Amino acid sequence: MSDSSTTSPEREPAGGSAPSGPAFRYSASLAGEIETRWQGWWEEKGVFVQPNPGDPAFVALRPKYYVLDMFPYPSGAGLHVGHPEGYTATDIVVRYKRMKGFNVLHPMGWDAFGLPAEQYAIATGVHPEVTTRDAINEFRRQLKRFGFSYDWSREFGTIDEGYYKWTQWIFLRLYNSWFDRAHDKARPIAELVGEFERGAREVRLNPDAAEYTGAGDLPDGTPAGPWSGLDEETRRAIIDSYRLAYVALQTVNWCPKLGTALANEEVIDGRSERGGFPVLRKPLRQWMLRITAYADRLLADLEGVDWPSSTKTQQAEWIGRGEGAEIDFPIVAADGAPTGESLRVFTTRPDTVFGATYMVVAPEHQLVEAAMDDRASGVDVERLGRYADGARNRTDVERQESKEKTGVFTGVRVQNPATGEQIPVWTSDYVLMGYGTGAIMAVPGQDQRDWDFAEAFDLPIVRTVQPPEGFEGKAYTGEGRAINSGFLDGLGVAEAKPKIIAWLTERKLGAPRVNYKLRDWLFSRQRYWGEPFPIVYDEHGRHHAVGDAALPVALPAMRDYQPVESEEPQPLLGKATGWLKTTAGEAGVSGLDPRTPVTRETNTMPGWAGSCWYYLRYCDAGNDDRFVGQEAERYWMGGGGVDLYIGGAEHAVLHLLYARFWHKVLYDLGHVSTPEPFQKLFHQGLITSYAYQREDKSLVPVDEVEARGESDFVEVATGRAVTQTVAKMSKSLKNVVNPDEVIAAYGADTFRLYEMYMGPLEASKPWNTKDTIGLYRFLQRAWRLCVDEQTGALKIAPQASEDVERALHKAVAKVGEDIERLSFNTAIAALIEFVNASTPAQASGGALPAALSEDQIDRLARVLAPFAPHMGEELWAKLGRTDGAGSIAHAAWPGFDEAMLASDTIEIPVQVLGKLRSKITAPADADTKTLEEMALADAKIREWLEGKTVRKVIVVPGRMVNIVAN
RNA sequence: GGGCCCGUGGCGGAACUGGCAGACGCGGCGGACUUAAAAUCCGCUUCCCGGAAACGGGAGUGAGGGUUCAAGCCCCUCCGGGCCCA
Repeated sequence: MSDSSTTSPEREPAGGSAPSGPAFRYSASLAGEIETRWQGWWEEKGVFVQPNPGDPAFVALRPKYYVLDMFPYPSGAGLHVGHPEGYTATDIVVRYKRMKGFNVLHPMGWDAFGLPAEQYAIATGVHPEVTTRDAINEFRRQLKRFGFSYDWSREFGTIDEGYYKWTQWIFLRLYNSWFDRAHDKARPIAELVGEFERGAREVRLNPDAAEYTGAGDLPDGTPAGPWSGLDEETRRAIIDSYRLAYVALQTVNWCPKLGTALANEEVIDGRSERGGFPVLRKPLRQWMLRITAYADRLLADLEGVDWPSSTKTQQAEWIGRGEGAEIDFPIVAADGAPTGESLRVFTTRPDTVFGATYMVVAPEHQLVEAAMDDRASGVDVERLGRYADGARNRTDVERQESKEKTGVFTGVRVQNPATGEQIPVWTSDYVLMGYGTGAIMAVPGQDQRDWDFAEAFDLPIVRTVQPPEGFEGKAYTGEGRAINSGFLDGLGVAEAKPKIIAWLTERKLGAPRVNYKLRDWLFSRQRYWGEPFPIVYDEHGRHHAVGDAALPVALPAMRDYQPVESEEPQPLLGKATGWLKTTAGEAGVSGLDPRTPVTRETNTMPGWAGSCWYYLRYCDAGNDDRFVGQEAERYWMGGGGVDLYIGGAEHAVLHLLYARFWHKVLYDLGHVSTPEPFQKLFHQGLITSYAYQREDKSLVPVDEVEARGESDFVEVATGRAVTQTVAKMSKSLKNVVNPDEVIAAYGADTFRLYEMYMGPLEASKPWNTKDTIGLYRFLQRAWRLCVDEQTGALKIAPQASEDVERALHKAVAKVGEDIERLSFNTAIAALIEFVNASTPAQASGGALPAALSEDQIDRLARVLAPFAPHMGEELWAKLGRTDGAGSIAHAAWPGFDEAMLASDTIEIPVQVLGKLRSKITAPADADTKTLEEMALADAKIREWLEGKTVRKVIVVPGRMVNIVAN
């Protein structure tokens, strides 16, 4: 430790920086000077570098606390005021926990692969790496200017080769694993093969891989005989059907003009949102991740995490577990004789099977194709074909949205197993291939979509659940007694379900079945700016894993990112010819002759890949040998994972679900120590902005509005009155706030305080720049309370006043409590109250006398430090406490004395019939009897009670007295 | 259409477990300092009635109803707004 005077950059009283006023008034320029000086010192001294277990400076005795921010996507626009909201909140918690004696992990990095950078590159020809690195540098500069206490030594971007090397490594773990139903966990593929070889497992295609289509001639689910008797191709097909990362044909939205597949949200009325080009539905070979294997665990483990209930609900609904039954409807020939084949459906309402008056299959269903081959049925084959083709080219969302029901009769008839009646099979695009079996039994009496369809095509409707009296709707989906349902009649829904399932199971017409809405994760993108797959193909088109030792498969530098306009999808990486073709030896593929020519996978991973495990990498960001060191992972992720994770609610489903899925796979394979990654999750609210609304509800840009009086606003151009409202910040409304400007005007400490003071962290709230002045004034008052504005020296009172001491204990208690429950607005209010209360009355223009003792200034600096760290550090330095690397950030959080919180006497409100009538001053510990006597003796109360009889007196000691009298 | 959340002064919000509604900040009004302005400081500021004032009385947390000695908080119905799903 060295002498403070030489190592602390505390400013010598030089003065002269402020344009007017005292040299050491807390002005924007003084704040800026203090802030940048300490930021430089923190960085130079490595104040926020947190050692890992095993490092010399690591203190093993301390408990750990891992606080994570959702890392930002660095866009060229820089930070907006929404970013620092969550980051300030976590920084307050982190600084508080550090002072409470925790080892704190608080890292930051960059979610840097993604579409915007690539599209910018297409438009400008500038390489995404260049624009992304620039954006990262700008983001980092801005974040440092806020004084956030990140351990920047752990920083990385998802685009760093040293990071995505391990993203690829994790992909290979998925590729080389399968899900063992019996043990409900992932295991290495080698163990599966071992079981096949030993005869310990029946050799056949993965029965859970219903979507699997690459199995050649092997019929689904048929045992293939002993492993030793199988040829190489068959073995491959079987193994591939088990992998957690597998290739399958998936229908995607293909835009030939843009040369890329589009997400459903990017397609509007069959055209691309960007450019308005036609979009086709096209089956493509895609990498898929078998997240469906984890559906049950992803659902069940939500129980154990401390997350907002709305987020848990959204995840549960996304997984969409539905209990019901699979039912087989026997297909009958034209003469009514059974053909031996049947149509299988999944339903969550098997109890309504007596009301199934027709069937509907998705246009992609194989039954439609079969029906078109069967000319004998007399159905209009041309029309059927046209309908199926048309439906294929619409997205699932469009198909479900359309109000008008369309459809065609397939000519096929089946028998309702419950009623024995023959019912027609239709095809319609409101039934999706992706859910259940791609076929439904239509029960118009109990399903509104079925009802609409039945009305449109004049199909019979039978109610099988008795609607309540006075029910005027069409389909009735609620609870009720079964009717028209044979042996089920009279039963409620809950009783009817198991009964019909048992009945169907017994007759081998169906079976109980759990179904999920969750689909496997489509993991391929035809883009450039993403992680390459560690996969190559041989000349037969068979995929092979790149060996771990050959990772990373680096993204090749390219000059040309223009998409290839084509009917056939051609991923951009196909243009990197030098990279594309290689040999098995160079690619590190084992099991092939090293000279074998191979072609690299040209798809890239989706934007979600990098964010699926970044929280693990922070634990040990510099590790070149493992994705995360075992000791570091156990320490930081111990006790249930990340201790506090703050980020936007827009990631409630996808990011959080995908990350949980990868985490569970890594857990099953023994690479991480907890089943869940994030113990406590919190969503910060959206920061909105004021906007102005015309009478017709259209919005007017902020700069076209003028204030007339307190709350009257007028559109300048028309002179018409507009009303103030709240809207998302947007360029078009010109109501975007740039944090740099606010910092320039008031300093980072004021910015931090204002954003935390706006309201509850979880609430969305409007930014109002003129409110920032209040927090600036607060800092000025706090500063003036402690520092002489003329000399910059501390003003130290020779002895502490009792009142100030009590107020300080109260503030310390309240601030600590409020930080623990993330209630920062009230914590700041408590700080303001303390400063106001302890500031002596000041004659105008006169200097403020010293009011706080040295020790009180010290404690004030420490409780202020998490919120306004620069001022905290400056005061601490003036006290001579900051020295060496001994920042206030590592000072102990001040304690408080419970006895100092309560005063000896308190005011107790006295009510008569619930209305406040008087107040009595009583000892704080006065008991019920004393308070009752005092209240009844009070002069005002006696007046109120005149002529009345006291019926009852309710006393809550320390709180209030209520007298019931009439 | 379904689910979740929210309606408190001119504005942002506080009231944590049913116990003094409006903490704290902005804005506004009045005053001090100043040649003046800004900045700063002091006081007042939910609304209505009475009062010169001190103060007293009444109403009041989107609307209506209920439970309770007591409701911003719990229950029911409705209205308005937001978010998510469809």
